[in-house]
Amino acid sequence: MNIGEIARRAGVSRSTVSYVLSGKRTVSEATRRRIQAVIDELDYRPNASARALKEGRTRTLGLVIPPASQRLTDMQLGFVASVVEAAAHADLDVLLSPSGGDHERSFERIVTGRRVDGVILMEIRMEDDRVTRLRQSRLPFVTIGRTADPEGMSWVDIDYPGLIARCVHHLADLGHRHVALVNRSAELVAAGYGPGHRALIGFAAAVAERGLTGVDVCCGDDAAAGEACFEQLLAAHPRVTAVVTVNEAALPGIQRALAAAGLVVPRDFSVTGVAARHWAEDFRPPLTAADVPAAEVGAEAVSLLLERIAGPVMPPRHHLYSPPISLRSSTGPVPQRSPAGGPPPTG
Amino acid sequence: MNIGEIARRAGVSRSTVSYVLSGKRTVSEATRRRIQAVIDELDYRPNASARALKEGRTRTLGLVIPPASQRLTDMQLGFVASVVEAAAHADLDVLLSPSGGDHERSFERIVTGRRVDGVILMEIRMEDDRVTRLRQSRLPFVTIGRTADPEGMSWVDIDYPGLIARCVHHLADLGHRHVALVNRSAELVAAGYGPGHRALIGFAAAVAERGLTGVDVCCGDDAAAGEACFEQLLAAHPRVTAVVTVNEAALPGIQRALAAAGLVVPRDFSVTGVAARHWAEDFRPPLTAADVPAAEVGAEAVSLLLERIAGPVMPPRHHLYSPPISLRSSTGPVPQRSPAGGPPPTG
DNA sequence: TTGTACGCGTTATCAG
DNA sequence: CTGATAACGCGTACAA
Repeated sequence: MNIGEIARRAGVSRSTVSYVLSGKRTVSEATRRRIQAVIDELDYRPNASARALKEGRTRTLGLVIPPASQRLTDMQLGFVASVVEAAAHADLDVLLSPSGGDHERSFERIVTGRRVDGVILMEIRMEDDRVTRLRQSRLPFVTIGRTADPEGMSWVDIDYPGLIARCVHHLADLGHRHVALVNRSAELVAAGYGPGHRALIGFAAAVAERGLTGVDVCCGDDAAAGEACFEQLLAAHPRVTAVVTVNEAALPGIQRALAAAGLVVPRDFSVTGVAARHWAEDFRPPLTAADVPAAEVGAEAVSLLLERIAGPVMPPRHHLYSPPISLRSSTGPVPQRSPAGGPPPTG
Repeated sequence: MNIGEIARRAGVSRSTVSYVLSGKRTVSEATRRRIQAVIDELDYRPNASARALKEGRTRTLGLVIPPASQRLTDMQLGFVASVVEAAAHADLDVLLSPSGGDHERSFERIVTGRRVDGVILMEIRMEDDRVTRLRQSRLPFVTIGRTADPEGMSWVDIDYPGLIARCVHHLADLGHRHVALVNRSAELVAAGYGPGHRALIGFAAAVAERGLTGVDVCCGDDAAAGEACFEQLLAAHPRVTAVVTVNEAALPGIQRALAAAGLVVPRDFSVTGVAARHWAEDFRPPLTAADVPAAEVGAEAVSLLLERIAGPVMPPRHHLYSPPISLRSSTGPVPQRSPAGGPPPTG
């Protein structure tokens, strides 16, 4: 079924049908109705490829996701979901491309094959060659996360250093002197993955500023890793009375390790950090944390991308999210005696 | 950059370039090399729209997912991930379409606009009008899950009734006489969502077969719902000594409710069901459960779809997965005394 | 309102 | 066997 067939059945030319479809020229009410009737009857819709070829745009956005092999975190899933939602809202489709792993071909198809009007990139590293690749192409793109030098690009990101600093200050205000950071996996941090890297920077800075003792550990993105890593932490650093985490998936494991050690939150130990609300609310007691606004981040990424696509006239923009820390009940004043039963921590 | 430009720079005709690209005709080594050099230098790749228009296929698969508003479950996410992975492996891209919600336009674009060569549908209901819609189009499709009457279509599904029955028999063999089913949300079950519907059927049948007392409850897909629903269950049915669940996301909540009631698993209470391995292993003690092979299901869906796309010659096929129940340690013999401290359950 | 050129790659057909 | 020409897939939009 194509536009010619519709035209034939309605007894008009193809262009007239096209104008009815697009409304870019007025068509007499009578013929418009006749054509529309045929269209409705046959449930005709223009061939997307032909339209894309002619118009020079595909009405499709590319979304580059981490390879499926590594299970996506809830936060990443939240980004994907909200990007898809926002795109659908603008009548755009989303083409998925797993990158990393052994799927470079998929990424190349997207970038060079003019399959999409623009690209949203996730899981950005401080030095990211997909970004380099995209910069040298003329394809509009937006990153969720940012590289070490994000000048001249559009991006959205979470202000990890700022949030982590706020968490540390909050703990310091409560009297904690020995605090820990539970970061993402060692591989991610080593690879220069933005949140992991910047969380560490922010933590170190805030700890120094307040004259605290800080210890940071890397931890896989799951409960089992969280439990193992937290057990070790408690054993190796008995003076630590509070933890800041950017690893939401480790929270259930942290919870178990605390319970196993007989530590009651927040009486004996304080926990805070950055996590999607859902994780924070599932913690017992509910976690005092900065809630990551995944839905807004994804929607804003789409919005910035549409801006880029619309025209390279406007300069690139960015949006750094710094959500407030929701005070729930997982932080409290430093315990009088060190949780491990040792001497009270001395300033 | 288009094929004409490449041809011009290489001093040949467009067709020759095309033949070099596709290899569908032999081209003399000299010209082939010259053309390839230009292609490499300019990093040329054919315009996907033009190629799709000419070839009549898009090298793209459509994946219809539940709307983002309702957070995808881990299992759904697993399907999406493995579908994307398998598609990338076959050099195919995946176009996402959130359906349900208010996104019918997205679904219609996919189906009618010839944007994809085939469609994979998730979250199938017993009566599903997207399936009806797809059946009457000539677009190849495969469902993950199946309708009440799946004759003549290709599908993959998990054998919920069979798995649930096995779980119930396992519990009955251990002496349990009063068992419960924790199903998916009331809305899903009411809407005829396959797994919810069939789990209930299978449960009822197995309970009847073994002469047990069964109670089933619906439960939202999250920890909080699981906790609330399980508290109620324990209060309302104190004689229940074991539970079968198809709601993996409720497991952490079930765990908490059990702990709050002072019940030790498996000494006082047995827990089993169907869940992704990841949920089962995070349960304490590790859950005796049928592990959903999400990765295989997704890959098989792609494989069946490619078969359909290749030609309507072969009859539709399906694959019903019935993974074995991994015996971990969350089930045990029925306790001597009812967990609530009442009289021992009498046969 | 209609005729037609165009966007771009593919391939059947023709010439050498 | 090698290379070139031209028609085609389908929708859009300018010129008539």
